[in-house]
Amino acid sequence: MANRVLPLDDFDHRLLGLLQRDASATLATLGDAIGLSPSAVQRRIARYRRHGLLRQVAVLDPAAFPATTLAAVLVTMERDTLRLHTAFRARMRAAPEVQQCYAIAGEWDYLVLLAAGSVTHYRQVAERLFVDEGNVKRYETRMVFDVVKHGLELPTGASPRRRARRSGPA
Amino acid sequence: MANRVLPLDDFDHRLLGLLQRDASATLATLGDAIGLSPSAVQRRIARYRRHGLLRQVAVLDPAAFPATTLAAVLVTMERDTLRLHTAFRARMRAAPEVQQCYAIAGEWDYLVLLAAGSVTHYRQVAERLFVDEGNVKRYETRMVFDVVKHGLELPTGASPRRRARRSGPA
DNA sequence: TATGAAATTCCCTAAAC
DNA sequence: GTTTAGGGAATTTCATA
Repeated sequence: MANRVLPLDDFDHRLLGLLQRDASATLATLGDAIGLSPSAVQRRIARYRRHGLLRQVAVLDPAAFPATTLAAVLVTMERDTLRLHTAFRARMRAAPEVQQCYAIAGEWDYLVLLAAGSVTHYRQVAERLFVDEGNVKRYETRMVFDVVKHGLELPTGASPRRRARRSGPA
Repeated sequence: MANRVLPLDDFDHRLLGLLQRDASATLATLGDAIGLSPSAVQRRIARYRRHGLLRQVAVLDPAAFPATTLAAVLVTMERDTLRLHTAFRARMRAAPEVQQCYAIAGEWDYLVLLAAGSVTHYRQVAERLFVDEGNVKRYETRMVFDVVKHGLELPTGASPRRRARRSGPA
């Protein structure tokens, strides 16, 4: 279903930028913002969806859920076999407490962001995900004290205004 | 505008769980899933919005943007003054390339997730955010090789099915 | 106070151009 | 790509427990 790169023009870039910030805007509003008719906007968004480029979700304000325990976990695997890594990744994707999981460069193999309902809940989850399944060599938990910024926006190429070119003064 | 804790019942928990996964579902669909009329669902969602509890966004598939460079950056500040930290946080919130920023426990002060359009772009941003402003003592970049999981879901208390109580067998 | 059902309005969607 | 027409969904109103 998810196809190859799917060519995107400047309208797409700006539209995706807007949608990443507010997906509840109407097609007319979006169209006005980028200079396109509502229908054209609708057709483009439908195409994004068809290609699996977007999904619409609600993002909750963490501050509104004081009990929520967030943690960043650095993980190193026992051995570097594809089999082990595949299993680990599947486990991460399956666990509802795992918000994000990244394979990273350097001394650690993975960075995992966990969201649990309490510190107790976090410990149970970490035990289950990183200890019980004997694939993890070592993991370090960094508890999150404060969420300074919270989002998943990707640079689309031209989000808010045209990116300035670094040359002489205009 | 964002108020105090705003009491949430079990309908809310389940509704928020659904919305976090798919905010494009119709009110009727959501209502069927949790056993409430479309009107009731609509009122509750309106209340969430009014209290700043949620925002609806489109999440892009990082795999569809091969040029995108993701990086996890660990940061330690020069000195532990409130003034410095406040300035740093404001900078993180203002920078469009900063997806997320967390204050964390341990040897590092912050974990920053950056999304740039290219490696070159990343280096420019890191230079600007962590070097030019002389508040950062040290920072380490962990480039992201692969996005295993991608989301911001918080546990609401009863998302898909009732969370099982850890006691004897049923 | 919050619900469900009905009425209204608005928006999304699918044409035709 | 835009304009038009139709169906559907979001929103408001209202009676009610």
